[in-house]
Amino acid sequence: MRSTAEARRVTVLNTAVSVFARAGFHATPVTAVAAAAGISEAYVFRLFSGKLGLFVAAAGACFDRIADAIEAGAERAGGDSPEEILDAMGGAYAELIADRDLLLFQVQAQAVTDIPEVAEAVRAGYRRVATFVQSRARASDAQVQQFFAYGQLCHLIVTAGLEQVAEPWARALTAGIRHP
Amino acid sequence: MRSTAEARRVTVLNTAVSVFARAGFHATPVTAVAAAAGISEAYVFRLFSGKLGLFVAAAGACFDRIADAIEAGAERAGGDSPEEILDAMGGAYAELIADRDLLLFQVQAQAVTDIPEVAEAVRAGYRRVATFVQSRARASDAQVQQFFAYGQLCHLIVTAGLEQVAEPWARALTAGIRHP
DNA sequence: CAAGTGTGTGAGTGCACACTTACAAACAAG
DNA sequence: CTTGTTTGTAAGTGTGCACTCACACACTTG
Repeated sequence: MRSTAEARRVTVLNTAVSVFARAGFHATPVTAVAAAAGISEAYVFRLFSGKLGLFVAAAGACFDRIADAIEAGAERAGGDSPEEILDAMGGAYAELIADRDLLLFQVQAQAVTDIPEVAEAVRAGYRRVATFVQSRARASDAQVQQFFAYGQLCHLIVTAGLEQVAEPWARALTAGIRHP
Repeated sequence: MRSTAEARRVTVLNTAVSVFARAGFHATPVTAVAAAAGISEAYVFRLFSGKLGLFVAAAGACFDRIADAIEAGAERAGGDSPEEILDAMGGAYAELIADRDLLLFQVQAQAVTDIPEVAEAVRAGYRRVATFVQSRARASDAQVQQFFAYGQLCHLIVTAGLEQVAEPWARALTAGIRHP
């Protein structure tokens, strides 16, 4: 017995987030996740109920990490005004997604929301994050909306590689966005 | 000779936008596009250089339609202040994406930007739209950025089905967003 | 009408991949 | 040491799909 199944599940899930992030659900074979996690494909199918079950569980892990980072970021806020707390949360998020895997996984998950289980996982993830942001920062609806709107803009900037584009329109879209 | 190849290409492209919008590039077989367009799979492969060529051409058609709609919307603006023109453009966009195909196709395209040809097509699309918005509305960088940030928020609202969610966090994210 | 050109398809081919099954080794308990 | 349980895998199986090719029909031109 090299490892417990529960510990394997955790490592496989974190691996799955990174691997699915690159090419998405349909273009990523389960063998790719298995190889990256260092186990056989067959064992992945024993640990999770099919490829979809693996992806949905990975989505849960992804949003867990995001929620944790934002919660931790809020603790480090300079003051307790909504603006300061939102700013601290935004900074923590920017720092977290520097490696791009969590951001790209969200994009991939949004792209397969025609699968009901995935749609529900995405809603659950944003439910957790948005309710926390709203209650913790004591921010108005408009502030919360703005927070997520600019978060989504980050997705476009990263997927389209706009940081690498020197043209004025691209500079306008990326201006002031924290570090991606 | 039932039709010219050029006319076929146009109808196939519009069909492709709708069909790819639902399940994305990798989950959509070329047969599905062919069937929806009423021609054989083999002929699709003669009209376009492979599935990727079809998808990239469809992306071009998608952004063309968006750019045209925004241009037409700008003409109907109430005044010529940046705010009024941006508002008219936003309204035209909201109207255009009421059927969801153009919006969902954009999400699907962003999800496969790991394919360089797709990434370039997405950049080209946003280049056209963003430069037009900036120059036509004479808007500041910050206004242009805000315009696209809330546009991206629309993508999240639609893919996650947030209009159907009655909870406060979802109401905050969807507040004031035009009609999706 | 013969030859050429453009439009269109049916019937494959080969491969990638989701998922299964049969089997083996590590460890635990009596 | 035997029996049982959990961790792990190698080797399939079946299917779906990208792409091809040989062929047929429509229409034009001389």
